[in-house]
Amino acid sequence: MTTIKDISKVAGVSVTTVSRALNGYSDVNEETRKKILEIAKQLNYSPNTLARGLVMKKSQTIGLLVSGMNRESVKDNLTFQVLCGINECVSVRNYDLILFNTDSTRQREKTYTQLCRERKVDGVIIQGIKLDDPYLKEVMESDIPCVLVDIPVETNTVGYVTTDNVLGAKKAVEHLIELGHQNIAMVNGSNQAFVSKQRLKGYEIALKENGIKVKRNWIVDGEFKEEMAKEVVLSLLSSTPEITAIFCASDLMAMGALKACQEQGLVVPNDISIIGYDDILLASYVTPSLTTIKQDMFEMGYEAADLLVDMLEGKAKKRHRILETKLVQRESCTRI
Amino acid sequence: MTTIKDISKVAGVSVTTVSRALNGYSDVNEETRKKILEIAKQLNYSPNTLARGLVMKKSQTIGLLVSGMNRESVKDNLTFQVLCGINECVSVRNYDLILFNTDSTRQREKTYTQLCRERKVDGVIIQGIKLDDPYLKEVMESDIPCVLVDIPVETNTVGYVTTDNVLGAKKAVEHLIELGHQNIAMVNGSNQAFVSKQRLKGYEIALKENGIKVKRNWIVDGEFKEEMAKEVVLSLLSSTPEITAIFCASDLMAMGALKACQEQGLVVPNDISIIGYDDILLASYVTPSLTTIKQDMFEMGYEAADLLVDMLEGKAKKRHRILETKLVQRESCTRI
DNA sequence: CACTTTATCCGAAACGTTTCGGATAGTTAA
DNA sequence: TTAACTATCCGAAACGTTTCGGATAAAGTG
Repeated sequence: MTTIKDISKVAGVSVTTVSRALNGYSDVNEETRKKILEIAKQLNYSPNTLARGLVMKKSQTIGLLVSGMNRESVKDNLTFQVLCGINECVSVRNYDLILFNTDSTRQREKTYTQLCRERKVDGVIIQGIKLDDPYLKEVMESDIPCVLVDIPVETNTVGYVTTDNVLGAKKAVEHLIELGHQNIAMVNGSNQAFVSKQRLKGYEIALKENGIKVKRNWIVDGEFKEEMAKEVVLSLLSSTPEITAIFCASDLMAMGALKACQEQGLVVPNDISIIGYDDILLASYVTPSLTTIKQDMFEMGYEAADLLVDMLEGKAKKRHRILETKLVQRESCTRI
Repeated sequence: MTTIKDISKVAGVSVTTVSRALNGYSDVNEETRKKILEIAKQLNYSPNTLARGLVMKKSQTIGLLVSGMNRESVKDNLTFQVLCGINECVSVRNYDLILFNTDSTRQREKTYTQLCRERKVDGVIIQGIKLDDPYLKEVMESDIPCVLVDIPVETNTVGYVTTDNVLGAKKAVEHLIELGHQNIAMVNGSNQAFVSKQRLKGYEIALKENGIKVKRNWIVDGEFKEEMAKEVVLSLLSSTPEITAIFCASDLMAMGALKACQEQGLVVPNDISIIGYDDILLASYVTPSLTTIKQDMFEMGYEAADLLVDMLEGKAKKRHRILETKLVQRESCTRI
């Protein structure tokens, strides 16, 4: 546990000089600097980030608030992909990552601001937060730099990265329409999620632009869960058999819909077309494989981190980034 | 940013008393304690963990070294599951998690000990490290408390959690033997991974105990990759068509094997049986679904964290934990 | 009454950095 | 020659805690 002080003793200079030498200041002689560097290496010195953080009031760490890291969320590893992206960027830009779990009640005892201030994180990335989460309000009022994944809130200190969910949903529904479908239902996710509202909007726009009437009772809530989606689709199918296509706001729900159809003896895509959203790993493995709207969650994470660091270093021109989505055609949709 | 000092001023006591009041020491009057607590709440105080860590020489954080958080590793989310388990336990036991990425060359500039000491982590969990990784040697020599996932190294300060990989592999192969197979090949993973050695051992034991000769050239290396496994199985099949079953050391490789068979016009399981290892999510979604050896990675992570915290708090009786594996029968194996 | 206890409190040092405001000696410009 | 620079260094304060070793006064003990 050698400190700057140890080095200063060996080198016969003050701690000030050691500090300045190590940090590349110009007011230290090249020879002394070399000597100090050598001694530091020899003594196997590594700086104490706690002490440094204490005086500098920053810690080179980014806080990561994730929900959906529980046992159940293993099926769609969107969360993991985002995390990988963040991690990648963060280590490139020389920050460290500290993980907060917002699912745990334990951590819920602390407010958002407390959480951040205690650990002196320089900035925060938030992923998977719901619109009605009290944390969100705090985020907007706080002055801690923050980037939200998939929630478009922008203030002086908070930015976001997202895909254009309206456009994405529109693409999906337009694809169905191009295939000749007119009776298109939608399985949406929890409407406490921002993306749900957006995808619904895209669905409605696509229909309207093509002169198709939106029917309220054809829009059902699958809560982003496979099981739930299966149930609602089951009752949807029995009440309105004229439906020929279903747009699902997530692949997981699309898989639920798939099961519902199979249970009803309908074959996908011949009897009914299903299109999903996300392009999760499973999408290409289920039978029939899912046609879907792909979003690159790894990139989403990467961009989120990149944006945050830009903001921290004062070189962010704008505080949001919008990524592209892409239609991926597989086997679950067909022309009628 | 209220500090303990601010509180002391308002309360008219010394910082010592505030500190001791907040930390529940007995030598402070209940009334003053109450007053202090109230003021603290009112001033919205939260302690500075940096300052605390500096003087206490510990930080209530656990370092997490993971490899396999890159773009490619999205398919098997074993890593993610472990991470979820760790996260869950860690937040229950009131620690925070700091993430180090060992893939990045950036972080590789620092030694393991540097990484840990700089951040003053109390302990470390390491996941996905290879046997020939220089970090591993450092871990064993260092005095930083550490728990390894799936590498059985035990010293005064390091422990591990793993499954019995020999037994797991043995179960798999025995299952094949029970189904009447005698000509059983093995696709192993990189032999720089500890689990590979173990699973190979289990394979050999199972064969020997049943009087079947182990053939060296029936054991091939798929490097834990789907593509690679496909290739080696392809050449295996053409050179030794008498093989009736393949034991793969991971589900991902089993999927590669599956593809290889299909490409050769063999139908699984009728022409050839395939058994995997891990029970990843995809295992139940591929066709035919994979019979495999399940290990509960969430629990693995949870136990790793639990063990580490036990060690940190001096209440670990033993420094290793062994988890169970389970045979999961699906469609990829059949009796001959 | 002269002590020992007990209940409360506090001052100051310590943790390992960074940085502000000089200090010193040699060099340059006028 | 003298004033102004320049290059190089350093002392000390500051960051926000914890904790050791007392200090004070009231209460108990014989």
